[in-house]
Amino acid sequence: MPEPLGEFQRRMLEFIVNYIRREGMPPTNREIGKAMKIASTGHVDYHLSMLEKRGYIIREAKKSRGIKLTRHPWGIPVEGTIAAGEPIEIFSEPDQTIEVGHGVDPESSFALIVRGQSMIEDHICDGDYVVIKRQRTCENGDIVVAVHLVEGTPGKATLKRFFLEKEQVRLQPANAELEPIYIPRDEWDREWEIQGKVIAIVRHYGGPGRAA
Amino acid sequence: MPEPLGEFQRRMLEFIVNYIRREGMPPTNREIGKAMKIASTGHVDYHLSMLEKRGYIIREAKKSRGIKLTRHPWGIPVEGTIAAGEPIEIFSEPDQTIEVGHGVDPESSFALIVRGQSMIEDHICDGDYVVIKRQRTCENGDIVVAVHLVEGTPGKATLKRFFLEKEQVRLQPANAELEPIYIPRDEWDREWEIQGKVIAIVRHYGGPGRAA
DNA sequence: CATTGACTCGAATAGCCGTTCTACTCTTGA
DNA sequence: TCAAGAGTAGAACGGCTATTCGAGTCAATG
Repeated sequence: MPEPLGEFQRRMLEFIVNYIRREGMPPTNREIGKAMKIASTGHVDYHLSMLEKRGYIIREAKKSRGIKLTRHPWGIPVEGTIAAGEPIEIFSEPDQTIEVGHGVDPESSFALIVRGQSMIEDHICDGDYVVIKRQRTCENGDIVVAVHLVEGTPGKATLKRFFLEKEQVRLQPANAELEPIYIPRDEWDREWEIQGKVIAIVRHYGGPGRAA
Repeated sequence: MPEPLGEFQRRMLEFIVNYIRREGMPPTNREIGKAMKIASTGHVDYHLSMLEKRGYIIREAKKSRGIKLTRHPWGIPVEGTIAAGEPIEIFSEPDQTIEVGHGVDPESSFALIVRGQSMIEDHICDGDYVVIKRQRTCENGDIVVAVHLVEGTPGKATLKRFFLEKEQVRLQPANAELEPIYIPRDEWDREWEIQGKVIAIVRHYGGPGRAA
């Protein structure tokens, strides 16, 4: 999608990216000018408008440091824990987030903390974070968050591999000691819901946890 | 380390964190005032100085949007791939980074892409990213990047669990099919070097990759 | 009551910021 | 040669920003 860039503007974009990474905020036009040895702020503005026209950045007019990268890292909320052998409820972990880059859309993604060994053969361990992309459908073999809707409760969720078979849906744990759940098609349609599929996992060794 | 915060200042800090997450830059004092229904910018400045004094933020005087979080997410560079059965060289993957929050210091951390199945029993798979904290020492049982220094080459690195035994160092793969490497103490001291230990792993399912 | 500390407002100030305008130099190509 | 386009400098302008100051409120404490 992005048009190729000249050498100079490529270096300028690189400076902006590094500045944001280093300082936690975008640079001002004058700071860019100083770093790129450009004397005129109007000149910087000119190059920024080029970068914007070509889709590398988005600018907010008149705002100081009003430069955004079109692809940039974001945090997504951790919405609770999920099991395991027995389905348990997703409960909210207020304020906790994990950082994932990779173009994960924070609007349509969230994370859960895995409890138990039910996905151990897929190398998803107790304590891992799983990053879920919200979607109501999935393909065979996807690892999904499936929710059993029971009236009067918020629903019980489980993390399993999804397989659509002739007469039924099979929710397959990745642990030889655990049995898959078989659900007839009509019951599936009526009482179950896909909440999303796993697109990434994050595991921490030793460390205390995560930042806010 | 951080002193506890009053309700109001806690909400103010939360707003700042969310603003940065949402907008990619810190808010101005006026924007904070508007969001917190504070009429006076001097008033905002007062609360910010409280947050700074208590160690939650750092401010750069006179700079617009000059607020930094003391713990904030960063990207760390991906420096290459690492094996596996056979030690291979770390080669640079220019420009690639992954995002990790959790207070990982980007100055002292980097990431590698795992190739092969040598750590599979620790549930570290082919294609996973391992996040390495640079350090020259480690404790028994740590998963480390160990480099065998051979003259005239940049060194060959391997990913193993480290065990210091009576007369030797044991570098233990997590795969029953692979033999550990045993290194006499004097050879270890002379020819080997710890480059860092694994503090996190990140795995992506399906998706194409990551953003710059 | 008097004092202290935390919090709030309104106003003022000096400087920073994004943007625009004019003018100039190259290079490319018709 | 002429025109067009990209790149550069300098200056100016109006708005935005962080900071400071003086004054005031309120609750807790002595």
